[in-house]
Amino acid sequence: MPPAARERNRRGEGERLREDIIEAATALMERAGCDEGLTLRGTARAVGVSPQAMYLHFDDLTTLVLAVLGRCHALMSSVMEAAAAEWDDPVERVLARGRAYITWGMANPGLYQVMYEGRVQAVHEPGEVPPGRKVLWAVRDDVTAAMASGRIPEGDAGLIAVQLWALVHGLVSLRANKPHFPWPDPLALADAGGRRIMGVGAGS
Amino acid sequence: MPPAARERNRRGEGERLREDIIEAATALMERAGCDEGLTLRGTARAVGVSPQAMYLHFDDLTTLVLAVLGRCHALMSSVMEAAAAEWDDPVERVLARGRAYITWGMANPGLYQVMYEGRVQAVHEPGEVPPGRKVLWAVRDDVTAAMASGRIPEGDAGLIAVQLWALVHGLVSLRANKPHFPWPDPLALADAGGRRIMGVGAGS
DNA sequence: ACCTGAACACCGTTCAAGT
DNA sequence: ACCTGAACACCGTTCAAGT
Repeated sequence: MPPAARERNRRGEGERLREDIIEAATALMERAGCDEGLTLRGTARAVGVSPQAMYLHFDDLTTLVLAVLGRCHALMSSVMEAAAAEWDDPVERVLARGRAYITWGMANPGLYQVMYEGRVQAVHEPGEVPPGRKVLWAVRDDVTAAMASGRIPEGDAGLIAVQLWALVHGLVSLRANKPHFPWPDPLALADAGGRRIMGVGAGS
Repeated sequence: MPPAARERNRRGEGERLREDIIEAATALMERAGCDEGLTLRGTARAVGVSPQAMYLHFDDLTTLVLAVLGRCHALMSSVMEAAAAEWDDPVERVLARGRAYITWGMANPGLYQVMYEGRVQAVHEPGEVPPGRKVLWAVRDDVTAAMASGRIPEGDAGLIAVQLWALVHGLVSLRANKPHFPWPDPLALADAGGRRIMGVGAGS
């Protein structure tokens, strides 16, 4: 098919092309299911512009991927925090975040793969705290609160938060990459595993 | 550099080229750290043969990757079972397999990525049980034995085995893909998480 | 039986040029 | 200020041919 020609932007409208590029790249990345799916030339075709025009807004393919990833991480984190906000009990807040993590990852397997399994690494300023880190800290704080109230046994809340992260990432990642395995319901699995890691119901 | 020319094989020595190709492909896959690192042409150059010669032994790039993956899965599984064989206690056998899994994954990040995060899916005959599945079953059986002896609380051993798999895969995968995060010792993390998931030390 | 030369359609990226 | 034409060195894959 001939590339849908795009009418030339006027002065000051260069920003619009940048937005269009990010949007098209996100769609391509999600559809293809991996960073392999995202090509500079393919994105240019989708936007209706020459491959070289990409370099007016992005230094290279990596920079474009980073722009897409920034949006994804912010979005995913906000979804997780929104899920946590519906509960008062710190244990339920932690489990709700885990379910939101898995739900988002399963709904966006292509983007998730680039976010958590791709070679493009998000780079942050020295003082900047990435959104994912904030969520991890929130989990750690909720675990600490649950310990303080005697809801779960004492332990190292930071280590538990990392174990919970590994569990949910492991479930999303394995499910996506080993589709032939007879997976049990990942949400139930994450809830059960999360409770076990936190020690919910373990004899005090 | 000029491709190191390889002397032509005699009749019946075509098998040797096949072996050389798989070996070179494994090295390239490990060095590059991802399937992206493995190119048909690059492997051909490393072996000292023309790109077209690859098609004498492999239908396409995917088939070559599958040949490498078959060896990797068999090797990793045998390492895990060897680690388990050093213990009598079923709980310790499970934890030993987890440590072996993580140790292998961290020692071979490039191969691990292709095995568990790549788009190339290993295909098995209807009746064939892949080596990784056998290890998972062995874990499930050890968990069952630990329950039967009262070492850990009762529960669904199959679900616990999957949770343990997700935990160790999650640790290896996240560690490889988020190198900027201040990771605690993954072996200690896997041991602690594994004990919690199995309910070791939980009040009976 | 074993392997290569030449070609095709892709890719990221660069440089000079056009409006 | 905004964008493209033409080119370079890569890639997987195919087809016809060489020893």
